[in-house]
Amino acid sequence: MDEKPIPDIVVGRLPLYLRALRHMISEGRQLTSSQELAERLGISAAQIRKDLSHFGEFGKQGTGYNIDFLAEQLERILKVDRVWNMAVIGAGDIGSAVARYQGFANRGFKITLIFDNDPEKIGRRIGPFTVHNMDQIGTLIKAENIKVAMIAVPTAYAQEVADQLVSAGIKAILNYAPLNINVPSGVWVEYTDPVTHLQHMTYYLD
Amino acid sequence: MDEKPIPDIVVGRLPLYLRALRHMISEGRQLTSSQELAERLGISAAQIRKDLSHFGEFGKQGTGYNIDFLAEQLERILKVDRVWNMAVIGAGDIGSAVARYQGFANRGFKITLIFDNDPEKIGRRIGPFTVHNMDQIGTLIKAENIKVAMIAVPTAYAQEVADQLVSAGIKAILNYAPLNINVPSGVWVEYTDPVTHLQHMTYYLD
DNA sequence: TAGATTGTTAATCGATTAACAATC
DNA sequence: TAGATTGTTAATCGATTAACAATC
Repeated sequence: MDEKPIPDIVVGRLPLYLRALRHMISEGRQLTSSQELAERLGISAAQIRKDLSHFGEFGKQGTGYNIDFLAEQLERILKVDRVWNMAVIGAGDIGSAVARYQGFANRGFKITLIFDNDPEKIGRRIGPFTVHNMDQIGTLIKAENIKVAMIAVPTAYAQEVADQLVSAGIKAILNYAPLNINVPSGVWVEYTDPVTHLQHMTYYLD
Repeated sequence: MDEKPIPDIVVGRLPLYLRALRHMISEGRQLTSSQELAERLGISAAQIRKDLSHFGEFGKQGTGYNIDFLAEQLERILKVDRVWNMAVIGAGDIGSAVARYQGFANRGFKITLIFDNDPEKIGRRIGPFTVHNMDQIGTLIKAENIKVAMIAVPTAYAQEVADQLVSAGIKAILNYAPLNINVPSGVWVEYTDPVTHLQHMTYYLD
């Protein structure tokens, strides 16, 4: 009776499929195929069909996929058929850029809180947000029932901030600090570090 | 006689190993083991040993790895035992944050050029850099023999900027625009898009 | 209808893990 | 020496691909 969980590597590709589909929608397209998606994404058509088959049957033989419909299904599966409010911890260069980033809109996320511990920054505005004191993390995140946060503080403070976020009920953390952090099970962490990407590529350069 | 290429997935983990080792160095540590690295990174010790074994024998039985030595070896393998000058295209929020980011130093990278096409921005300073006109991309990148670039322009312009970078001789691109771009073989592209990470995590939330 | 494309199965391919001799 | 840990082999596990019946 055990339902096999979907492989995480499959889940990780769904946002890429969704991103490509949204782009097609912006081009006014209505139909696509596993073949076309595969070419755009640089992966195989068979893999796309296999990945999607874990979740249902979304296409029509001979025709392909209705782009709007498939995008809606992926949004539902990824739970971005709603808006997740987010907190940003750290109002330095990265935190500020994140807070002003227009790319979250219509993709399921919205920043609603930003924190720093620098008295110079607390109370200042960044875009539409007022920077809150970090000692308010627990109170405000709980009050607004926020589940998703981004860490944009100096490396040395990332673990301690992560601990506070977990205490405040955060369940998903995107960590911009170039450091692995430990969190209890049931809390998810992803990392974004430009240098690891760059070092991956330089391996292949002369 | 054909040497088997190292699996790309292995290459992609080396920067994570290096990052953990550098962190240990900053803690004043001298020795580590595959076991300890594995715990910090959340992967298996066997995998770390197997990955490293593609490149040589860096440890000592019974003792483990000399952290400085292993870090040096990984830096050599990843070709970050030198400094790669980089160009940033786009001086908006992301480009500006990237240009001010302190995290490239001592990890093998240094920004030396930043471009935008907004007359308001051209000639202005961002941190230590003067924003150049995008019509100078080819000239300046060739003149400085730059091989690595970051794209931080609006999605709609990312492909066109990528084409210009390729013409200018760029071989590695880190793309901040949430869009797949096409480049000829011999040019490497990696992507960084916070939303794909966030959507990956929300799959697992309620 | 003929052509196209899906969803799925089975085969292949590759990555991870377990185990241990070697040895520091 | 005894204990610890590597590097490597073989086994396991899982992911990708090829192929095709089903069918729009």
